[in-house]
This record gives sequence, C-alpha cells and structure tokens, in this order.
Amino acid sequence: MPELPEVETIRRSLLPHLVGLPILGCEIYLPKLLQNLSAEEFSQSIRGRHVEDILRRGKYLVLRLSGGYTLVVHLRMTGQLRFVHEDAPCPPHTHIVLKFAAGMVLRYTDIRQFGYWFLAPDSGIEQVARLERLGVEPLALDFTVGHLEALLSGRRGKIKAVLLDQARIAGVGNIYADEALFGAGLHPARAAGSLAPEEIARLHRHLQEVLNQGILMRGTTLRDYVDGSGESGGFQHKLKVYGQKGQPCSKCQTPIARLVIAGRGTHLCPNCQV
DNA sequence: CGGTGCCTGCTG
DNA sequence: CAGCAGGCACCG
Repeated sequence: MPELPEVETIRRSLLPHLVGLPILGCEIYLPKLLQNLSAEEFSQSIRGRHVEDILRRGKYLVLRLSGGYTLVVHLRMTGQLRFVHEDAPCPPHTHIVLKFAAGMVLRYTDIRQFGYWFLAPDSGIEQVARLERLGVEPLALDFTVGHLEALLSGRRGKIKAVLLDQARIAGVGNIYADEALFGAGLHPARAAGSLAPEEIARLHRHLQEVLNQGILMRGTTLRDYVDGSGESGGFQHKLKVYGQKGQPCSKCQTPIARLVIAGRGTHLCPNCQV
C-alpha cells in the first residue's frame, strides 16, 4: 500500500499526537507480525516506554522510544496505523493495539497480514529491521542527478526495476514509479544504462516532483490507505497513468496502456514514453 | 533476472 | 470465478 509519500504523511499525522506519550500496554492478536520477538517479549519490552520521535526511512516508519529502544513498522500493502480513542469502532483485521493514557490507542490494521513490526535496542535495530540495506532517500539533498546516474549507468535491467529496488532508492513504489516515468517521458522497460544525460536529469526531477506532490496531497488513496488520523489522501486525483488504463493521455490523448514490467502492473502512454 | 508465495478482498 | 492489488523475501 503505502509508498514514501504515504508513510511520510502517516509520520507527520502521528508525530504531534504521539510524542511524549508513555505506552501503558499492548494487545497482540496476530503475533506473527512481530518479526523478532514473541508477543510476550514484545509486551514486556515496550511497556512503560514513551515515544520520543517518529522518523521515516524508505517505506519504514521508525519510532524512537525511551530507554534506547526503537520500534520499526512496515505497512507493506494494506497496513494502517490509526491513533484514535478506544471507543471508536474497531475495524476488522486489527492485529496490534498500543494503549496510551486517556483511552487513546494506536491501532494496527492489516487486511492481508503482510506488514511487520520490529522492536530492538537502538544499537541493533538497523540490522534487525534490515534498514541498513536501504538505498538513498530520493528526497534527501545528497540524492543528486549524479547519484542517480551512478545508480543507472552500465545496468542492463529495466529503469522501472531500478526505481522499485529499495536497495538503490528507498521509498519508491509502483504508483510513483509509473508517474515519474510518465512525467519524464521514459518507457519503463528501457535499459537503465541506456538513458542519455538529459533523460537522467528529467527522471531525477520528475521523481522528486511526484514524491513531493504526493506528500503535499497527503498521499494516494486507491483502496486502503489512510493517515494516522484515518484521513484519505488526495493524490489519486492527480494520477496521470497509474490506474488510468484506456483513459486518454493528458498530453497527447493516446489511450493509456497497462503492461507487466519488472513483474508489476505498469501504466504508461505508448506515445509519450520512449 | 523472473517466478512464486505470503493473505484477504474487490472487480470485471 | 479468475485476476488483480501501494510490497518484499526467497528461490533457481
């Protein structure tokens, strides 16, 4: 479900509510979501700590807790985190609940049960949650055109596969990859190493543009995505190719096509993207 | 690299 | 009822 803009929106929506609050307890209904601890160990380890900060790394949400512990959550396809009062109706597929004061709870809901949680001391969390394998943050200042060029050059794989590879660029998923490639006028199946310098510069600019727009619009809600307050995003109204199969291209009116590239449904304008 | 599995639910 | 879904780990 959520890509970088959605996770960033969740982070921002939770931050002002959660920081400083002690975790009074938790309920684990689906222990397999806990990747590195049993339900018992998790409960023992998290109880009494308070949330000091919330960060994001790629599509991972990173909660710094007091006492030198970090909680890492990946929402995969259908995970949702909502900070609500316990009296609010509890959605189906709610698997983990963290309890705070005054009846407030952080509910983790995940229809497909693909998401996962890690809890570990700060010193070990990077390795435990495999954050260390993630590539560059595409909105960071050090992600330059030259950096993108280095990631692409000499590679025979498809551009789209590179954009989706979290070990190279962290946080880009299927929607924003398709939108960035459309903006840059590049065919997703092009060999990564075949891009001319001006094409790399275009891809860099449009990738940052769609991610920033996605954040500005508070994410893309196609099915399940909501932020930490349960609010839908708005970027679905701005999509130019993703999910637009058969619709006229916004630039040239050619019907948008859907192919499978890099194993994923891929949307593109067959005329504009070469 | 591509293919498969993990799950459940919605769409055509 | 098959096919598909904002993801990723694992296999060969």
